Amino acid sequence: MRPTISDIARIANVSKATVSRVINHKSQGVSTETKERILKIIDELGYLPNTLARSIVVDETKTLGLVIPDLTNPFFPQMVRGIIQRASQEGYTVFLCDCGNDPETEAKYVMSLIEKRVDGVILASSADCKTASMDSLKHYGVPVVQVDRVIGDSSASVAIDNRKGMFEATQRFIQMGHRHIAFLGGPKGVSTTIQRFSGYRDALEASGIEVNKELITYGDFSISSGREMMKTLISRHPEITAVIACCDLIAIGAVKTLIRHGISIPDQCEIIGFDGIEVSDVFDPCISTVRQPIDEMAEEAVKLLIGIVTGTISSNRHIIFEPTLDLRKTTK
Amino acid sequence: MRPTISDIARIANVSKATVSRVINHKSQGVSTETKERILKIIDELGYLPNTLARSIVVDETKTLGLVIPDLTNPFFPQMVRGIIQRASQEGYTVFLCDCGNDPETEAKYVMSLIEKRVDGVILASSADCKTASMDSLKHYGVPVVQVDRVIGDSSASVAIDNRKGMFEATQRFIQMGHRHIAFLGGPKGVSTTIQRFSGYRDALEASGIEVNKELITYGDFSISSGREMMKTLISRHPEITAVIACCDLIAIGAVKTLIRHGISIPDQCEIIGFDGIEVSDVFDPCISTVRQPIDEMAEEAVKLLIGIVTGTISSNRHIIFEPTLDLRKTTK
DNA sequence: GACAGCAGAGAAAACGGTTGCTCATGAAGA
DNA sequence: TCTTCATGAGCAACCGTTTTCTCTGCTGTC
Repeated sequence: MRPTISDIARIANVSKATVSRVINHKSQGVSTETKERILKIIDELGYLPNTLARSIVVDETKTLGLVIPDLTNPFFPQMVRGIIQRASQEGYTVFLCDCGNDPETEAKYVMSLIEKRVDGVILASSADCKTASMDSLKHYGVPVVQVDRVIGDSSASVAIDNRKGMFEATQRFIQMGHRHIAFLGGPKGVSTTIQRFSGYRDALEASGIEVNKELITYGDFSISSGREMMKTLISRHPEITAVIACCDLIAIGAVKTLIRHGISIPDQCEIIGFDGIEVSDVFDPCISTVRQPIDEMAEEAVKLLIGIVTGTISSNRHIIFEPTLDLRKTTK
Repeated sequence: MRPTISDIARIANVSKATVSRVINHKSQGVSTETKERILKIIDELGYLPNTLARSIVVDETKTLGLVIPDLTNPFFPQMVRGIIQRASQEGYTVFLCDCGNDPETEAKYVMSLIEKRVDGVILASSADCKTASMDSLKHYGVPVVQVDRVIGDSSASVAIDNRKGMFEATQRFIQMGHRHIAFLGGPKGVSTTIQRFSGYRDALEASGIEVNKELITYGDFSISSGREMMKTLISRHPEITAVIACCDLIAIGAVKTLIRHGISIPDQCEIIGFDGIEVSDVFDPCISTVRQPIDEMAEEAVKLLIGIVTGTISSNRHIIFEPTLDLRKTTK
């Protein structure tokens, strides 16, 4: 059996209160010698305070929940890594939940996080416009910052300027003379898809180019989806000479399809992805992309959440990062 | 303030004990009508039992720790995903720790997991032969299963037959007539590197081919490392016609270097990686690889750990999976 | 010499649950 | 009618902490 604070107290011939003070570095009111004595015993017995018992009284678990749609998209591991790292620096441990893109699973996970009394949650929702998770979190008063995908504006959030990123990418294509620019979207309802689409649309409209619905498709954030979307699009609309993809994976899938169809990149067709994940560097040809500063965003999300938890930041602050257009081998 | 069990009891005009019985489905000893009444109140108030308080008395947190070296290598996200999914099915939530390949960070993480009273830990250690983490876990009696990388045999483990996988890969090269086969290793001390190397060595020796130290290098499990290792090797030993890489990322890096040197693959040089991660499918050319059944391994690791936690499985069971040689575009 | 003030430490009440034990009640069996 | 027993429910102790309040001496000041 692991020793408890009472054991330490008994052996050191002091009260639990004194031991507690020593443990928590609130040593005012404890003489140096008793302190030393207690520390020695703690060390000898390998005593570890029971954080559960502690949490229950101080009403704080030093634990965060991180809820993401899908670890399979390399964007998220990178984000997760940054978040965990920063959280740990701040003394927090994080529960990771991978929802497999399913909003119901997400809702279940969130409930279990609330039951586990996490101090806060970082959420990249799998849901579209409305989400049971956000309702639960709000109802139980759990601090939350939405990341990447943002639903409503009632919670804090950290995101990229999706519209601007896609606007610039599309604008670039227009400047290069393209007139038939395809849009390969993620899931239709997801906020990132919607915002990125609006950048695409706005750029076209700003140049007086008609938005052709025929060139717009939706799928999900995966290579195979990119493949499929590109396949149907290119067979029906061989006039396409440029492609805006909603993420790098989609772009990779699209490139593969194009190459298979004997279309050379970037000569006959240019393509720009989104995210700037590592695979997009490695893939041949190197994917041109709208890059997100993933690490900084991760860091900022944690700082923001902890700020909210500790009450130093208001709970509806929105942080928007600037995307950078990174042109490589799939553009001229 | 969230309602507590006492609130429910007071409102329902029963004792805490009765409410507790209802919550825990130990309804023998509770009449149907009081049960219904209590459930109704619980529902109306949105009462959620405080799992911390519960854990402290039943001495069980329904929480697992998952410690990995680096989420950046796509092998791990896939593993993590499988583990989280399965754990969740079994009613467990998991703390994820990414150690950034640093054994000291790992040791810290493990200590904090122990403090948080996880029921068990799944560990893919960043360390070489000895690890502070394992010592701590053992000392505090926390059930653990090592996964992927296995140090010592004192704990349960789930792993692939590394030696066999590399033996077969090397054997294949030998059969194809190669005599100058390079070995691109991961970190020198890591168990997977060591075991995979022994497969390579044994295959050579079994065929009476001299093991040439000049063709053996070590680095880490990354694309850039693969690049570097291949670069130095190929400049010194242009006679190399086949390469055994310790993981797919290394293989990808190596392929990139070879292509840059104008060496065609697989015609002038064949290469086989290890793991069978998704990028290796996507990369062009598609990497031939020794495939691990990652999802099954993840599942098995969780089942094993929970078995140990609940006492139905002995704590030193070792599970070894069979690798499959998946030959694609980097081999003839 | 009286007294204020402070440092060091303990007692005990929380925190929100679980659980062993006891007890009252009413039905069944002799 | 009396005993037995099962059922439904409460009491209170306990899990391992923190924290407020109180108490005891001792030091320093006037």
